Amino acid sequence: MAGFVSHFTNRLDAKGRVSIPASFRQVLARDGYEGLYCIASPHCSAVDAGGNELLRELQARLDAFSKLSPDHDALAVALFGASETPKIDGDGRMMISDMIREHTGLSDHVTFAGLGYKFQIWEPERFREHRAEAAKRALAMLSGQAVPATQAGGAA
Amino acid sequence: MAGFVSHFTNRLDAKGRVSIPASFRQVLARDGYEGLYCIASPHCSAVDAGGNELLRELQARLDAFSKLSPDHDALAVALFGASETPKIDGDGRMMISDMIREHTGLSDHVTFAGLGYKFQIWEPERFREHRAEAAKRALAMLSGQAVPATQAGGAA
DNA sequence: TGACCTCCCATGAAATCCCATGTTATCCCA
DNA sequence: TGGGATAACATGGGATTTCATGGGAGGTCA
Repeated sequence: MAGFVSHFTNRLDAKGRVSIPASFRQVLARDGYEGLYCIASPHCSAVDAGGNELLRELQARLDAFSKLSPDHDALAVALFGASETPKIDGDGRMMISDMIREHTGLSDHVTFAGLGYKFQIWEPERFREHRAEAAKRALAMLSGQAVPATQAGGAA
Repeated sequence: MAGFVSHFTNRLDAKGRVSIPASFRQVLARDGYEGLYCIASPHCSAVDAGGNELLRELQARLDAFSKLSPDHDALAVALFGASETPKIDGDGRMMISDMIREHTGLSDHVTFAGLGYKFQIWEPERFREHRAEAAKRALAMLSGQAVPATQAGGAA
């Protein structure tokens, strides 16, 4: 399977659960990670989610610093402090925590967007805007004009 | 499992006990260490805690110096002198010692922050400030340093 | 004897498990 | 190729378990 592809919007139920799209669950199962690794994206109001492959990427960044050093601690707090590992229940659903709710601003519907090696959790309307913006940028990039990334808040 | 991840704030009861977050207890159990190893952090007002993996890191520090050397002794005193090994009771709680109380400044609530191979014990308000600071630093660190070999935009 | 620590049980809230249902996509056979 | 049978999936809700927390009883050490 080609990683996390396409996007889906599911309903958040009264207990705070959402179904993870079946195709995403298959990718996770294949990756071998039981459960889910989630981390608030520093660039946008989405939460990155995935399995071992996402975890490996973060780990690689941490490994650049010596353990017990202040730098390592700071980075670890920033990364793991903004992370969670929700369980996936027998029906393929996850709980939406307060952290996810606050960071994404979502309320009753959740959009899952595949990014290949990981996927993102969005509030549906914000995702629509984000996607439109990303499409513009992609077009510019593909036609050769690089669009400089805005470092802070903006849609990327 | 991904080590100690996320952060939790629990209440300190009248007897000076706090529940260690269940997910942290699972990591400790998996690590095979009975109880907990705690050491005052030298660079912030938190206490580092963990099991064998943390202990191994500290040991590695010591091993850099020849035993019998004054440096080794000095480091050993500094490390082990600032350490404790609290027990974990049948309900997954630990006692907060005076050393922890004084070093962290905590009173009635305790924040546990995961850092992967270890976790930290904080006074909740101080942790919030520390985390905000760490997030800023992390952004600078990640954008400044070359990130080792994860194919950023591409692979599926 | 009194302060302190362990071990044990009670409780309410929240998370998890398990089963039911409607809807949509997929399959199979004429 | 049409259309009914079947399977997959998202969703709802009740039952059960886990978890954090409070407090009591017995033990120990000075």
